[in-house]
Amino acid sequence: MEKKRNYSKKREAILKILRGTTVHPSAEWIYTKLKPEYPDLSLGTVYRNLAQFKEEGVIVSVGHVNGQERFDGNTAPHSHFVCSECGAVLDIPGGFISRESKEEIARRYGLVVSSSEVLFRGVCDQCLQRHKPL
Amino acid sequence: MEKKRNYSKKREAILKILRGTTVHPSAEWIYTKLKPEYPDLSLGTVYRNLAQFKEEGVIVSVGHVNGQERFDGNTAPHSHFVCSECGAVLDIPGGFISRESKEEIARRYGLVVSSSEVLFRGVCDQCLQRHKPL
DNA sequence: GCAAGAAAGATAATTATTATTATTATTGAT
DNA sequence: ATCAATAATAATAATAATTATCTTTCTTGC
Repeated sequence: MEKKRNYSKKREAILKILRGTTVHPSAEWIYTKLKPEYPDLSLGTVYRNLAQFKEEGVIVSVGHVNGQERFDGNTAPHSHFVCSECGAVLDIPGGFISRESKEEIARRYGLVVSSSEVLFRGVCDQCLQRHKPL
Repeated sequence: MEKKRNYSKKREAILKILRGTTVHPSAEWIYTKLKPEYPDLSLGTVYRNLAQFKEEGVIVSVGHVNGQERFDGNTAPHSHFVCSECGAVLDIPGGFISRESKEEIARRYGLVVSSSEVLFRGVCDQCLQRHKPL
């Protein structure tokens, strides 16, 4: 009987779930989502791997919502919308900031711009629905 | 001998310091900055007032840097640059996102956009200097 | 001046995140 | 295959930022 290999399986699972979802999850969300399939998963592993992925640039942070950091496995240029009511983070196509703008800023202020992000805030469609039920 | 009034003096001081600085301070920064002049100031008061100001929309959050939330007393439309090395937050003039873009997004996705913000990341001029000393 | 309400101080409690330590898995050489 | 060295993980303790609580102190209107 062959012993099931375990090594880095979890690491891969964390990355896979980040790439397969559009909810821009928190560490805890990933943990509870993965826990059933990996009963011996620990929250520290999720945090540790998220930190590494972020460091390596394979995932990106979307910022904090309700006190916890949210991540995005999609590193292609796009923007985000945060619902101030339910905390949902939605993708908005379009980077909005041109390379020229970034270069201009870098030149003018004598600094190096490595990335830019655009964040919209407001109330999402679902929360709007909920307000006017009929 | 007249008793020094104390009431809301601190609240005003917190707002004043937020409006008078360009460092986009954290709660702790404000606290240590104000402590000498207000020796009986407590950190809780800073947090409480920041939360209120944010709620009222008189200040705005710039997001978390190195684990702590940073605030901006300038609510006029402009953008920010965060140095990933020293954590400095700099103002960048320009809102970058037009009203039309926001309306377009609101229409297309059926949501309400109340604000937008642009964040640049990179290395600031001072940190660049430090790298090549001569 | 005094009662009612608001703000603040002090401190305890939460909560997200990070560090530590012991265990287990993996790899590569023998 | 075995064994030493390395790396990842689980479990848990520790930090650090933020929030809540509770008592005291101001303030305001009568």
